[in-house]
Amino acid sequence: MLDKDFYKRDTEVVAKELLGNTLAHETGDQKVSGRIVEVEAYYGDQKVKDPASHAANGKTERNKVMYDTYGCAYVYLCYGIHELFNITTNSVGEPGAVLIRALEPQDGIEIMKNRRNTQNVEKLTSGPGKLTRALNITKDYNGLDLTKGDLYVERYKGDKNFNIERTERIGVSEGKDLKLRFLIKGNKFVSK
DNA sequence: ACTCCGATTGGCT
DNA sequence: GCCAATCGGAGTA
Repeated sequence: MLDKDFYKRDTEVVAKELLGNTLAHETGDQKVSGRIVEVEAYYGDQKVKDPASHAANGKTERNKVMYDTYGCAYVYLCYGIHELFNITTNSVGEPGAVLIRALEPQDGIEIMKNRRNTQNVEKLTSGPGKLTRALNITKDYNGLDLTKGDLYVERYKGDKNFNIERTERIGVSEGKDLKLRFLIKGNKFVSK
């Protein structure tokens, strides 16, 4: 399991180093997990200004976990339908989080197929809203410490040789794009 | 209190 | 490619 200090660093560094490691969720005797293959870094309104971040305009009830914690879950509802999962970064007072955008399924693939209601393994966790559903991560996990509970990141036990591709963050107004999306080049399980 | 709209997804034309 | 779904956060009054 990655330790607390891993997350207490610059958001972009944490984002890139999360790639290749495994996100796991254990419920009872079931373990469901996947290798992290796509992430996105979000800062805030402190040292690095990030207009696309939820923390772009100060601390609020929703984004406070980005300011107050590191190594914890930040889960919120998007489009009224999907729960998106982030891992908080940086020191206390310095907002930051890494959005987990896609996983390569590892353990509990049959469970994931049931939860996602599809047999297509390539589409099980190939998106931020899909993977929360597959791993059963809900808003109830918001603020929970990822180094203490049943939801955590562990070091990947396989091949660590891969190339990281950096792509433009979409959906952000012209010229304000921080371009902080990272993914494992050539991986079949990245989002669309 | 009221409006606008988003770190998305899946289904349909 | 287009678009509806569905809700609550944040800004405005």
